[in-house]
Amino acid sequence: MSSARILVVDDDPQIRRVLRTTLIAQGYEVVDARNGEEALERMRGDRVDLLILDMNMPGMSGIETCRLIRSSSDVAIIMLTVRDTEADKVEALDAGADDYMTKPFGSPELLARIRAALRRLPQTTSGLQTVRVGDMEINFSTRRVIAGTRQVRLTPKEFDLLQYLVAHPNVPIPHTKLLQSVWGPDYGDEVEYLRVFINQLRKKLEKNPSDPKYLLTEPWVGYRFNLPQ
Amino acid sequence: MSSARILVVDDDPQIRRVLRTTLIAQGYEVVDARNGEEALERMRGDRVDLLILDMNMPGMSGIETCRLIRSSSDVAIIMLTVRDTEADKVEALDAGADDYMTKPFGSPELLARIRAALRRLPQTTSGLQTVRVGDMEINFSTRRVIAGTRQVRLTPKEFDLLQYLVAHPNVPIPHTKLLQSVWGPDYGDEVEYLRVFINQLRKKLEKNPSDPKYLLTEPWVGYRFNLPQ
DNA sequence: AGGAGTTGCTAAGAAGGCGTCAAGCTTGAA
DNA sequence: TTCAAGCTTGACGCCTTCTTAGCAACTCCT
Repeated sequence: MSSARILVVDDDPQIRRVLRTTLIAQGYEVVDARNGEEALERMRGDRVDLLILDMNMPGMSGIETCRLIRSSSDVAIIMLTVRDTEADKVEALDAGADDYMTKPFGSPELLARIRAALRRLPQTTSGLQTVRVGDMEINFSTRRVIAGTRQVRLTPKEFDLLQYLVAHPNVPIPHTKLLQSVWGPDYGDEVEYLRVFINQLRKKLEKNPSDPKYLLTEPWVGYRFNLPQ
Repeated sequence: MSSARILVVDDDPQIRRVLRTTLIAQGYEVVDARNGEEALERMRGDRVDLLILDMNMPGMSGIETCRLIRSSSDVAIIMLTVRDTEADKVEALDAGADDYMTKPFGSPELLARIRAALRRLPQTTSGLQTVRVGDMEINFSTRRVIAGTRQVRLTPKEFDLLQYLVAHPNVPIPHTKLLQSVWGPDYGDEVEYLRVFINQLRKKLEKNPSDPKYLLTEPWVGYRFNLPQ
């Protein structure tokens, strides 16, 4: 399960560096941009769950950037500024920002505001909920998978197994590891379970179950989820 | 579409009065409470879209109140305090508040933060008096439902359950979430309740209770309210 | 080539989720 | 105090899912 992606937008390289290390230490994925134009570009390319946006930047202002992004996205936005006037705050919030912080600020507060903002994200936009893999779309909240064009309903164990494999793509996972992760720490020898369930998953997910594209056998080791580049 | 309802919780009658007039002037509906206990009671009775919650109150603290309400509701919460320490802010935000303001504050900023918080609310809950779904008409203020041609009387729990499901249409709601939202934060394992009440709702609302159109089971997950189209 | 171990596949029995009903219990109004 | 409405609890049957067993196909080793 991947973590939230945060886009940091600030023209000051030192602030970008500090934020990056702070956020990565918390387990977030971090992308950054030096100005509004770069930010828009990043938004088009990558999935982004939250934006930390400096108000005062050369070129397109933070407010403009915010308004533009908000007009086409539900991403969470926290604005930063050195100025602490009420008019600024009102302007930022009305431009679509979810929150507003004045520099300097302590990282505990920033992190708390980030947690609060991410909590509010609609489930559909937050990248935590669905993952696209090849021609499959895996939805973690409904525990359903769209394989090719059709909806597939997986049983709890089937889904847990798939989820674990997808979380570690292109790496052979030993039988024991899979069993312990999906069935619990007391399991590890019951390789029969894996044979049955991998078989079911292939029948439900693979176009040609006898020549699997994703759920590959690693003989004498375990199974591997193949993520085509 | 009626306006948003805001619940103001503060022990200081003067602050309640000031907030009330400010908010009403903006076209919001205002309810108030003097302490955490009263707030919980109001939340049970009325629809509330946003909570303005003082941190420092006699009896149950603002933080406790916030945590309790958040555990069973998606309402927007803005916390107020006279203290401006970082620890306080972090505590408030992690207790489930969406935003935090230190007194004294100007009303433009408060209003901007209210607009920002309301913008984030799921559209369905904010302000709708009645919802028409297929051949059903659900009235949230009278707590009555018209299914087909006839008035249906729902019990309090039945209505609460329906209301929560309708407020999150087309999304599977886990058993635990439903139980905590309808029965309270101490519930979560009592899946039998759901079986019984969903069954009752289907008998009262669905044309063909054994082949439901609206109240669908999401096997191994929970239930989903199906809003056609 | 033959045996031992591994994997793919199928199907039957066991376990558990869900729908349904009805009887006890609680609570508040008369 | 009594009564009725509504909530809680238990029982039962149906159905899905998990576990288990069996066999064929295959690989590795001698």
